[in-house]
Amino acid sequence: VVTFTTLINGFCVEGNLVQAIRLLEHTEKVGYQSDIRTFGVIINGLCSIGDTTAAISCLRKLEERIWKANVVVYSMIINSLCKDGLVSEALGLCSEMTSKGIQPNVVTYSCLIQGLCNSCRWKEASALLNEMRQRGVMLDVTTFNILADALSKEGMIVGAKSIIGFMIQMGEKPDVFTYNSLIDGYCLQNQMNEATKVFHLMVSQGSLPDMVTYSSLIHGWCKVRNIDNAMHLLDEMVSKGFIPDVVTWTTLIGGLCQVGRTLAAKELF
RNA sequence: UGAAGUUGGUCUACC
Repeated sequence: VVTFTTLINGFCVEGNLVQAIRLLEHTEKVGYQSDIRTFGVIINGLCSIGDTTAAISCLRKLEERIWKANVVVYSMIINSLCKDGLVSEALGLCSEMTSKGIQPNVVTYSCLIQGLCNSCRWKEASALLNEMRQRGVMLDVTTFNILADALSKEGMIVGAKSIIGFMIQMGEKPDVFTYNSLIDGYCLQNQMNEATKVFHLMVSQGSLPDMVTYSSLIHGWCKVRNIDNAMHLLDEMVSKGFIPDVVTWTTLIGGLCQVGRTLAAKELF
């Protein structure tokens, strides 16, 4: 079953659900009993190709057929609904699982909180944070990162920073996601000096900047029409061994065009 | 030995 599940997951990762399901049927035909994890990879595959409806019917079949769904499959679907903007449906599924005796965990809550933040349903998001606390579900790095990112995107950098302070108090170390969200938040506000400070801070704290860090900063500098600093960062990332990707290039080419340096843009192209 | 959550650009469509 483990071998088959691994193979089925391979097809799912490729987005080849037809092969994945064919292999699931084959698995059962040759006498192996697929289990909850096997269904998990199929449900996850359906979610990642954007077919949440099919994922839900898969969950229903699973509930009829086998023992019991678990928190992982519910969380996958809850996440997918949130990504589709169907946050109320996701909350409904969360109540449903709870009433079936399946307790939401930190992943479930994190998906819902992110969905609520993305829909600007702040009050409900903070209600869920309270619920987590009451039920003794600890926030982890990802939950903190979701909050810091949501606040940064809303321009509430002060709030994002206090979340980061709180996560440190709680013994979670900010990581490259945390710093990248904060940097992007400053870039959105055109506060490039502050963004640069965070860049230096992350280095001093031992988080290595990655492609996203550089691309965000390059985008920020282009936005304030300081192409020289953007180009400087391009050189720096290349010297650190990063290969700029299509995001980096489109950002820079767009930036050069905006300031009228179309020849230089063409050269980069 | 197998399944779930967090960060960057552009363009297009709709409102």
